[in-house]
Amino acid sequence: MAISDTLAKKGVRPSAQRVAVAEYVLSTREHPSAEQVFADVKRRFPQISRATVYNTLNLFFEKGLLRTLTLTEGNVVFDPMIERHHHFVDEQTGKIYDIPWGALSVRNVESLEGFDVSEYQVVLRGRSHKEKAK
Amino acid sequence: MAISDTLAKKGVRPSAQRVAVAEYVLSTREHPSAEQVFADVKRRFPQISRATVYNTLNLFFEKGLLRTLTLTEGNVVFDPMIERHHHFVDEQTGKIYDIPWGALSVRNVESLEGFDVSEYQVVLRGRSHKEKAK
DNA sequence: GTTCGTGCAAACGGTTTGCAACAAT
DNA sequence: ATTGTTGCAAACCGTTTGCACGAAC
Repeated sequence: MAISDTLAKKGVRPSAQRVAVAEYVLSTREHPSAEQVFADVKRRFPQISRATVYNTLNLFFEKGLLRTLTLTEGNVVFDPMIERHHHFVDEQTGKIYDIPWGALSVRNVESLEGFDVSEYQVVLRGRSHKEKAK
Repeated sequence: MAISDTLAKKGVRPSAQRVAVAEYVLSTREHPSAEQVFADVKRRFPQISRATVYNTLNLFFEKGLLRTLTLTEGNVVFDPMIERHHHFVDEQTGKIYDIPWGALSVRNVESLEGFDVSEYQVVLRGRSHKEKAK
């Protein structure tokens, strides 16, 4: 499906700028910050402004196209709304890795008293030995 | 043990301001923001400055007296370094609840390939039915 | 008397907002 | 014509920093 259709389906009018942002941020596995999104999009779309990128990211968030994560000290990053997954944060580099949902299992979530859980994830920290950041 | 001894033991000189901050933030279960700490301490210690509160919180963090959490949209809060626990975030109110470590169990953490996990926690979101905020 | 801690105000950085021009319907 | 979108620059807000004064050793 074309990106512009994905946007339209969520009630977002697919302007050229929004498509350019979407092309990057809805498919990446990089967990980019707003600034990184701006930098990437600007390469292909030099006249885009920072405000538009911020507004667009907020719009995508409101429309449920992406999530925001703040796993490290005040650094907000964006995560496309793909399947559920956990996160691992490399404490040296700050790099965030996706952990497949099935790699871990959490027991007793449904038996928590007084809490109606709509979603959850495990956040792990430590050192990664993977060379390639993904 | 007196608060000033706790501080001294961690290599923090127990000035009056630091003790005032510590009294609140090392014993609370409120997950306060820096601003909340400032407001609370200022009630008992009106001449304290914002800068001192921020510096003190950072110092406590460096010395391992407390943790920082950023579970909701760019709101950094402080959590005393007590036993391990998980966190539940009420999506309506933003309020953070501690979940006892033993209430959940996570399996297969040690079998993650390429990751050396030093700590982890489950972050849950949803609605809380508890009336009293803790 | 040298080091450490405090308070003030200014600086900072990431994000949001007001506004005027422009495009789409 | 009305409504939505963009770009710019200014405003904003939480946090950090530079500096001078005062306290502790």
